[in-house]
Amino acid sequence: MTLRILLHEVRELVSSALTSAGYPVIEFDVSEPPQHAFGDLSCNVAFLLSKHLKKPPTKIATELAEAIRPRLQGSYILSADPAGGYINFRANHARLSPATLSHVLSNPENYGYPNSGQDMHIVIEHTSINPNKALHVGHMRNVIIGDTLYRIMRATNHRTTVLNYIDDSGVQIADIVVGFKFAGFPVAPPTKNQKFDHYCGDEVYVKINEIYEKDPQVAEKRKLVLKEIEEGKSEIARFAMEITLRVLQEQLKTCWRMKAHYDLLNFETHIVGSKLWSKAFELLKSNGIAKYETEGKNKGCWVIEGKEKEEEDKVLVRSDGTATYIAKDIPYAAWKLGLVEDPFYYQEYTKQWDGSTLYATTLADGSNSKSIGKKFNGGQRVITIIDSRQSRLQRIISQVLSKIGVGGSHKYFHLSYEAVTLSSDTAKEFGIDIGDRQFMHMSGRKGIYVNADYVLDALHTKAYKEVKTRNPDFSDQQLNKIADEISISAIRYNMIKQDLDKIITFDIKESLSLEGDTGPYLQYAYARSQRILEKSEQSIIAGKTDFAFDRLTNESEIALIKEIAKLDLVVENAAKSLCPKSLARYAYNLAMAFNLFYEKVPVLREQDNEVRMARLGLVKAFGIALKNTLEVLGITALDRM
RNA sequence: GGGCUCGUAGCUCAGCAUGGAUAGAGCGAACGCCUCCUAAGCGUUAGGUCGAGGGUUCGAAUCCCUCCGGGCCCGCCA
Repeated sequence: MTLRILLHEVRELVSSALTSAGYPVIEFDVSEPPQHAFGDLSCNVAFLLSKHLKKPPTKIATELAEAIRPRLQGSYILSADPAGGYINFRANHARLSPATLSHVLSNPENYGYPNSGQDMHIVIEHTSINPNKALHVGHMRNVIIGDTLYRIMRATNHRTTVLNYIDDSGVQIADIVVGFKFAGFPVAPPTKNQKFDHYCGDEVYVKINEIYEKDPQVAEKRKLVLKEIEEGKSEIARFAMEITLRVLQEQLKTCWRMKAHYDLLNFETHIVGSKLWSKAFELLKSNGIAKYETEGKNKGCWVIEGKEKEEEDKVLVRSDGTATYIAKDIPYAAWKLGLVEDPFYYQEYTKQWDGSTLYATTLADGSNSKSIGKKFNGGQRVITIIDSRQSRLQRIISQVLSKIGVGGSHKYFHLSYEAVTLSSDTAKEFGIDIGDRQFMHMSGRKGIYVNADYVLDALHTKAYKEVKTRNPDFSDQQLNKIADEISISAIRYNMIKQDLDKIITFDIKESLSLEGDTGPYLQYAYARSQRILEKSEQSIIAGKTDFAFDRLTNESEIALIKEIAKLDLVVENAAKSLCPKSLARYAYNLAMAFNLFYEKVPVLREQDNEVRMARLGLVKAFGIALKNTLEVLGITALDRM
């Protein structure tokens, strides 16, 4: 029994009342009213009808409520009352609460995870960071949005494949190779214990860009290196690949720290080498999408025509016959959707933090090839998580794919999100005064950004201290483990809680907060609930699913139960609307409902045995609901903190 | 110039898809609450012409139009 069933019941009641009262059956809304005093659920159908029928909504609501009342017998609804045009419903909590909580307690593993995905295959791409630097806070947003989405899809029983695109032949790689080969940077970081990705990004990449400005001769080397990388045979190319893989390994460590999961690494050189492009190009030509220009500024090029006059044509193939970057994106997207024959072989790349195997594309038909029986592409839905600067390009790709036929723009979806910028105070730490402005964009080239590992470390340090003051008896190992989980929860929640199309103004100090609307707040509510259970008659409640839940009549108890009952609807909606934020909001509301209950209602000190047991059952059910919610957010529920 | 996007309390943001009852949180500020299940908590107070104007509607933060302000994108670079 969850809110879903209650909503369905109210809808049925209203629908049948419409028929019996002689009204047309129209679409209407059933939702929670803004105030507790108005009841548990409320229906706006009378307003909608009054528009059609020119009849006062209050009158319609009264008639409908009268038609509904005789049907309430045996339902979970206690009363239906007209109020200012609404029909307000009161639930029979004495029946509803036991049904809800028993259901939760009997399904601790999968409560709240609906089957709405029906095993549909979803391909998600996220992270895809140039392998020449460490992750900064902007990349964290991408990783966390992507991984949360993957978890949402998994929780709604989708088949999921998570891709991470590795641009191993781009200019940014060439830049650091130039640094090592032509500007004298040692390949080993001079600072001890410095992660290789930090060294490449913070030192080599920033400094080589400074050198370019002063010395155009070094800048010239970049073209040479890029060419060698593309051709793939030379010593430089081998060296570039070695550097790429070393940086990638360090980047993955940071992603794994945040508990991100991947299934496959797609290397750009493999896409280029696979000749996928020529197949996709044929497809574009035969579908009339690619056009050869015989005059104008793009004379001699193959282009995709822009929409009407709004957009410029996009060049696909230059007049010298070489393909532009979009010639990598289009075939890759087509591969994701399964529109072209899969040219790749796959090999095990490494084991991940969660014990799963991460695969990588390869072009070599070795023993580890297709025999592994994995199919990574051919998603019924493909979601690509890239920041909003790429919206225009992603739209072109989406349009092109939908014209190829099998696709349709709804199948290829660009999940766009806004930038992470630095707050005025944080910019000051880089010695930059931004004046009246609210924020400042980060710059990898100039070294103005906050590294992901730095944030995680700072959070860890702070959390460690906090946990230690509360639990002085814990071992160092325990403290570190808990501090890890708290730091992950703080950053994951922080990056997910606000709308995707809102710029995050990252402030170091603020991001270190562990209070209020934060991840640790959620974990804290959980820890409190587990402590109650720990101190209770555990042997009696273990495995028990039926308590005298009808004895839970306190306002904060009812509110908590109602919140618990929403989970599966929230998860389903988050999947349907690709909205990870809604899950974070829910988690916060759920934790808040528990904290309120915790303040108002004693559990262990309750004298009435039956009531105390029922409350313990409620606390346990809450724990299950919150733990399952946190799991989808990638946050670990802690027993102690 | 064109396209996309944001604008709600001092600050950071929910609410807008599907219009509805007194616009909600957190941070910050002031003041309270641990002889009682973890105070990473809870409460009280202060703080709002929902960017501006117009329109649609019985009803607009929510839908439409115009304007203002911030941001991003518009290369035979990737």
